[in-house]
Amino acid sequence: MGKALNWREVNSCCDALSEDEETLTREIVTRVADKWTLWTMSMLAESEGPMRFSRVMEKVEGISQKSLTKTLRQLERDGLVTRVVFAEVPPRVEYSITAIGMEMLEQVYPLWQWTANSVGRFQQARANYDRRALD
Amino acid sequence: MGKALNWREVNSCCDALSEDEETLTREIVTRVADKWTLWTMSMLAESEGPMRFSRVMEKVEGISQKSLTKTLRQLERDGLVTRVVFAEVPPRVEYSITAIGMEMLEQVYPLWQWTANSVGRFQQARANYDRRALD
DNA sequence: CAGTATCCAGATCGATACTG
DNA sequence: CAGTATCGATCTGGATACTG
Repeated sequence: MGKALNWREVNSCCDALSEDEETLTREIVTRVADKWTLWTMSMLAESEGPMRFSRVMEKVEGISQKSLTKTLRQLERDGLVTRVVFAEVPPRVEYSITAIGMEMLEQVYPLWQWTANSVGRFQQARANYDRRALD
Repeated sequence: MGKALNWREVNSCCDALSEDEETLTREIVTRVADKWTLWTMSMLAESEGPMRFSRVMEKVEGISQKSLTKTLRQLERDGLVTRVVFAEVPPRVEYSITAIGMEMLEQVYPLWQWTANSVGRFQQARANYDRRALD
């Protein structure tokens, strides 16, 4: 059944958390699967410096203004990006990824890598499943 | 800005994927954030042997029959769990985690670990943000 | 026992229009 | 430029009732 993984060990690290903390942990992990969050973070991560709202919007193709605003506000609230407003006309707002944001990307990277590398196996599994459904 | 991470490298592993493959990859990663999927997998992972539907339902506290069925069917389709039906009365159906399912849990584990360990920093970030909002 | 079928409430997200 | 406000389509998930 594959390499042994002591799942109790995994749970034990979470058992130490209060209910609030567990909720927050789940919330953060959930962001990983959000349609836009990781993409937005990665655009900020690969940028040389801060990015304006409109540039992020260009880079994250297909995102609506509303969704980008929401995504960036969540990231800011959780300390994963910074938002700096300049008192100019027209307004300028600059976004940057934070150290903890980079850390988080590093954690997520292996999962994406593994999943992308395993995509053939998943396709195969689905093909088998769907074929069997024709019984 | 934290330890350097070459995010282009991350993207490069995905650029090699077709659109279909990328969609599937995203779909699988999305499961990680699903309310019940990881919990269900971990219950099967820590079980000594196969589990019946009703036992899984007991272990995954709070899940509805409908959601458990859906979760298990998705997992089965993607080859992450197996489902064996016994032709008995009353019916017996046994679920087990697969090797690839265990592999996936191993990938997800570091992310949860890191997030749980970082929960204090996230709480702090939110407290700062919410306080600042009282300007 | 292990589901399926149906209904319904809440969240999500895009499109569109408007604003300091 | 960088948003906010509003509407409507879609998705999700729980509760409930029913079945081979």
